[in-house]
Parts: sequence; C-alpha cells; structure tokens
Amino acid sequence: MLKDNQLEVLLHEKFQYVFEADLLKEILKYGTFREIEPDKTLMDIGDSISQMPLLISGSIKIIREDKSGNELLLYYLEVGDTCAMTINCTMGKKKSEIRAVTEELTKLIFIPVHKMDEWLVKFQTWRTFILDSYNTRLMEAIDAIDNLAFHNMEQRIYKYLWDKALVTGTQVLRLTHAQIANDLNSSRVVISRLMKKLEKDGKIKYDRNQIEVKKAEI
DNA sequence: ACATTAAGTGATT
DNA sequence: AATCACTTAATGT
Repeated sequence: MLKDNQLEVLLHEKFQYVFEADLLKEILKYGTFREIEPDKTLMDIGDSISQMPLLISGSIKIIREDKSGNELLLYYLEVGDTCAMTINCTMGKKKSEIRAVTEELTKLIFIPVHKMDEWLVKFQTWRTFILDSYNTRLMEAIDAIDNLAFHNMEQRIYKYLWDKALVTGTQVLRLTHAQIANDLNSSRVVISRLMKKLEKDGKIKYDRNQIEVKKAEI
C-alpha cells in the first residue's frame, strides 16, 4: 500500500493540469488507491459498477466477448484515462458490456459512484474530464470498427503488436501466437503464417515467446 | 528421458 | 481465413 503523501505526489504528477486543486483534494480524501497485478480482470461482462477507476500508471485492455465466448480486444486505457463504461453504467444503472483486464502492473484510484455525481455539479474540470473521456472512448471504438472493417488479418496483427508496444513502452513483447489469435479472435495457425510473412517483410522479428516490433507502415 | 507447450506445414473447406 | 491433422523444436520436471 502507498502512504498518503506518496499518493498525493502521484496524483499531482498525473492530474495537476487536469483537475482543479479542490477536486484533487477530494479525490485524495474519498478515493482508494489500489495496485493491481498484470492479467487481473477488473470488470467483467454483466458486472454492475460501484466504483470508478482512475488510471495512474500501467494500462488496461478493454475486451468484448460474444455469446460463444469469443474474445476481441477493442482498445487500451492508458494513464489519465478512465472507463467510459463505468460512466454510463453508473448513470444509467446498467451492467457492463465489456471486460477490463490489466495488461501490466497497474495503479488505480477508485472513486465511489456517489462522489462522481456530486463532483459533476461541483467541479467544472470534472465535467470536462468526463465528457472528454466519453468522447475519446467513442472515437476509439470507431477506430476499432474501422480496423475490423478495412484491414485484413495481416494488418490487424501488425497494428495489434504496434499498439501493444506503445502502451507497454517496449519494442520486445513476450507473448505467443496463440495469445494473439485469442485477442484478435482468429486461430493460431493463421497467426503463425502471417507472422512469418511479417517477419519476411522486416516488420517484426520473433523467436519462441518473444516478438520484436519494428516501425513500418500499416 | 518424458511430457508439455510453442510454432511450422500441407491439405481441405 | 479457418480447421484438421501431423511434425518439429524448445522448455520444464
């Protein structure tokens, strides 16, 4: 666990230009800090939400799933982001349509729902923040649709790897072809074949359990 | 040495 | 692009 003053430093570091001072104080007072291991499910499909997460460090992947259990990675949440699903869940008292899984070690502050409402009235920066993040999430969802509709599997793999390299801040990823297949809702064999092609084109380089992503045009 | 897991390949749909 | 059936190679116990 983190001490209060350490949390304060972290919070200021990430949000001093986003939130007004009084709001930062309230977040500190009512929010609870948590550090979460990689690959933990923060929120699942059908969950109802009582806390809203505010991302301090690390990253979270947002996954969609169909009735037969096929997963599809939609996009990542990064530092300073929050989950748009929480916003409309808490306001509309609906259940989550998505699953949120930590990609790496992730630090979060959880805000109680009743405070979210209160702050909407009280703080202008909070209103802006909520509206902005709602908007960026929508744009990201549209991006995800474009990607599905207009890119073939080879392009999707490369984009997937590139995005992953961006959010984790490293060119060398530790993951298997089967995991990629799972995130893109494809099959391992297909991924393996296309990976080979990508390597031949110099866009990536890989060994067992390890992939190096090179910059290239998508 | 043996079992398990990751990746490669050809054929078929 | 997906699936099957099978092979090869690396890794863990």
